[in-house]
Amino acid sequence: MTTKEKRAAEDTKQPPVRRRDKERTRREILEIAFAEFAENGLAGGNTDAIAARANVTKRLIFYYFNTKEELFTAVLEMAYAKMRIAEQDLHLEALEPEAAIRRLAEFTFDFDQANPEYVRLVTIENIHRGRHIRASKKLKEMTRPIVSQIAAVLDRGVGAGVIRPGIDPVELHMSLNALCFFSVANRHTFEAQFAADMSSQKAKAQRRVEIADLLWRYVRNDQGAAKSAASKS
Amino acid sequence: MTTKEKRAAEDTKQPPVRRRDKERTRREILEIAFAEFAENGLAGGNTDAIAARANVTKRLIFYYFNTKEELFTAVLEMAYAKMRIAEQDLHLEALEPEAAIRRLAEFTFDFDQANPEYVRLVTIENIHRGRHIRASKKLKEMTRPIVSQIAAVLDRGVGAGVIRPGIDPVELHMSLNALCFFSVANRHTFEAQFAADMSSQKAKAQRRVEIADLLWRYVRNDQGAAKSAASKS
DNA sequence: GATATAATTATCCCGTTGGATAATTATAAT
DNA sequence: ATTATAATTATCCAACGGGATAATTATATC
Repeated sequence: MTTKEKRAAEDTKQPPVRRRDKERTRREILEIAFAEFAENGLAGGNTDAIAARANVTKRLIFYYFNTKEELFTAVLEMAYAKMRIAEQDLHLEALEPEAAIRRLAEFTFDFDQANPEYVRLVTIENIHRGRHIRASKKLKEMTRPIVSQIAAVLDRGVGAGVIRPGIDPVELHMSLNALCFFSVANRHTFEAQFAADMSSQKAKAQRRVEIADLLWRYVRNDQGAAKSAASKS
Repeated sequence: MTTKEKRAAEDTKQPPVRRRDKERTRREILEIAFAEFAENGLAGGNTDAIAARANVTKRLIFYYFNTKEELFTAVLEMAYAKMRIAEQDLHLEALEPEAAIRRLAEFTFDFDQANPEYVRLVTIENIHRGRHIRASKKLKEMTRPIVSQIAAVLDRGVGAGVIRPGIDPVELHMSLNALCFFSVANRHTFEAQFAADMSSQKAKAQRRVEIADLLWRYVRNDQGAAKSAASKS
């Protein structure tokens, strides 16, 4: 019976369910640590809690990651890698310039909304003045192809005469990120101060198009006859 | 000699230099606590350190503020009050709509740049999901007249036909804050990822006009002949 | 089946830190 | 001057938490 179940489980996964699995253990610790740090920050993040939630002894954390700081760095590396992968689903090449810009804006907005823990983690790293991201060789080598994607869209748009020349893709990316990031990161204080709604589905949907609009109005060429689709409520 | 100096000191301040001064002690603790929390966060902020830097016994902190959390809340209240006061120097009434919008943008940008500790504190409060700002009666009652100032500018601009109708002043304030806040709050990770410069005087000056531009392009009326001064490098 | 290796556990440790207890003393009111 | 009040200090404490030591055991290799 027990043996039967065991065998069944073993059949599912090719390498028989090993109690000792370096990769799996590492990954599970990382996953839990991500949640823990995103929730409570670096100082607030508790290694005892991580160990408990990951079903490992605390010692294992230090066995694999040496110190809490290094664990945090590893978490950051994982988070950024995931984001990088997500950005690859973003295909702007096939779209008209305006559609591409709007797609870009909505994609970024959706990503931040869907991954508040990521937003929190980045925020926390900034509180620490980016010292982990700066110290991580892996993170420094990790390129973010999204900027070249943006650059390509801008170039195409300028060529077609619908986007004005001289826009720096990094600056554009920064503006977009600022707008989307803020909607998640600063939600609580902003809502409290201005009795604004940034949490309901309706408010988010509105904000989403608002940001796309903002971005498009910023890049579009208004010299001569700018035939734009930017009209809404 | 000593008496002389003492007397001199007493002459300077009307109420003779009191060793026991409720108000002064409270204020000094708050000031140091502000720096400490902005630097190290709520969990990372150390009451021993605050006591030492403020030249008081730790007990005094709890005597006046009961708990660390309440001290943090008091710090928040002070910070927001200061910001509110700063906003009163912003006189948009006398300016043409476009000038007013640009002034607003630059003022906000400058404030965040000049007060990174404030930016950090707000960030930290958001990491804690705004639970202190929400719990503070004082903060809930503290209005932020800046929104009505913005609303007034928008109204005037719409009346003059230079600003398009339908813009929500709170949304505009949010967008502007997002852009300015990000430039300070997310500087470290953004610089690390995109090898961008957000710290040099030159980069800041550029970003400042860029944001003003962005905002103006967003609100200006482009129906009919929009005579705008929005041209730059 | 014996052995070596490395993944994992059980336990302990000690510096840190919010906060509590109780004594002290400057100041204002009488 | 005396007294009452309240601001301030001196000490202590117990829980927490990062990390270290050493023992254990599953697994791969021979």
